[in-house]
Amino acid sequence: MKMTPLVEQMVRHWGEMGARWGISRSVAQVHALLHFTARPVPADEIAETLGIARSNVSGCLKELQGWGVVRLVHLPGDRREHFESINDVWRLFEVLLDERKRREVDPTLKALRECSAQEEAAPKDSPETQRRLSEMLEFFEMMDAWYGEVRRMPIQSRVRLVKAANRIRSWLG
Amino acid sequence: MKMTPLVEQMVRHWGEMGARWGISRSVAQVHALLHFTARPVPADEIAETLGIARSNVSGCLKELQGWGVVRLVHLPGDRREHFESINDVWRLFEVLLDERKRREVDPTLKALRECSAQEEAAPKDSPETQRRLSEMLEFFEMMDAWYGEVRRMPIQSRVRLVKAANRIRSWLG
DNA sequence: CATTCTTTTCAGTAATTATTGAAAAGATGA
DNA sequence: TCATCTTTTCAATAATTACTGAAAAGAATG
Repeated sequence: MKMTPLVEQMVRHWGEMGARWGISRSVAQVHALLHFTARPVPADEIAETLGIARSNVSGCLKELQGWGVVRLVHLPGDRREHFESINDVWRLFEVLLDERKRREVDPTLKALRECSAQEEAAPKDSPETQRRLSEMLEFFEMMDAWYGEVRRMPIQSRVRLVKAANRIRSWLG
Repeated sequence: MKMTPLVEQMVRHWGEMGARWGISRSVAQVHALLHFTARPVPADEIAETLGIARSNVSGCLKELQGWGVVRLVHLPGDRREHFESINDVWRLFEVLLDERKRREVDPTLKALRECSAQEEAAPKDSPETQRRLSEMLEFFEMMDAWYGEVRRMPIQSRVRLVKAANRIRSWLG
């Protein structure tokens, strides 16, 4: 399949960005291809279009399906499995943020809680070290609670929340 | 220098997390050591304590200073440069978020704008592809504007904003 | 300004992570 | 059940990134 210039640019860009997002180049490229092509594509066509190994595509698709941002569809008259990207950009970034929080924030919160409990049971550090630990824990607890709140809002409310940033600003004083 | 169990745990944890944050293990460990030790430490002592090369510590400190989360101080009667972590956790994560936005969001916003302009000048893609491009651009524009708003608030307002999440939830309906 | 202590640079090496391709496993239809 | 098409697994290899250590450069002291 020949990509249009737009799709090609997006594939290239997401591939580069993927590295910075902790997503492998191939996974990011496969996602970009599916998302901007906006129709179901079979795995071998993805491999051919992106010039990467068929087996690699297979792994990328597993990962993207695992995250729930790509789904498998069957097209009548074709034995092969086709794949398409979900078309909701809010849902897409929700998945990415959830994943990041799970990998980056949750383990740290756990570690901070454990350390804090230990320190409380038997203080062994300077007051300033203790203060920094509890400040750090408090920060993570606050962010965790906030994310939980926002996460529970329906998408519509989140859109309003984001769009209303300037109003909130004056409202908070 | 012998680390207390608390500092040791934090150093180990931040080292592991660093990888997921796109920060090298050493940089993250040096930061954890300075932050939780909470007093100025000279580079050679950092190297010895963490068991990493002196030259590596030098590079890590350059990076941390470049981000503004570690600063150089001189202690009377000691020729060596000492380093300490800034003690404001909000400022610390502000720096990390700014850095992430700069590396991950800004280039994508730029690419999306360029693609969008090209497509507008000479449409070459399916209506659905065009729709996905503009939806993606709109999303990034919205987030960019929102981040700018929040970023401009004084820290105090941000704390209130985060703490008021549940109130905002009902306020938005 | 020479000695000594300290920091930085950088080429080489190590460690990690991503990708390939061949072979095995799984599925479909005659 | 066999032949064929498709997907997955996994050991080998490639690419990337992080780290070291020796040597050079820079600073402070007498």
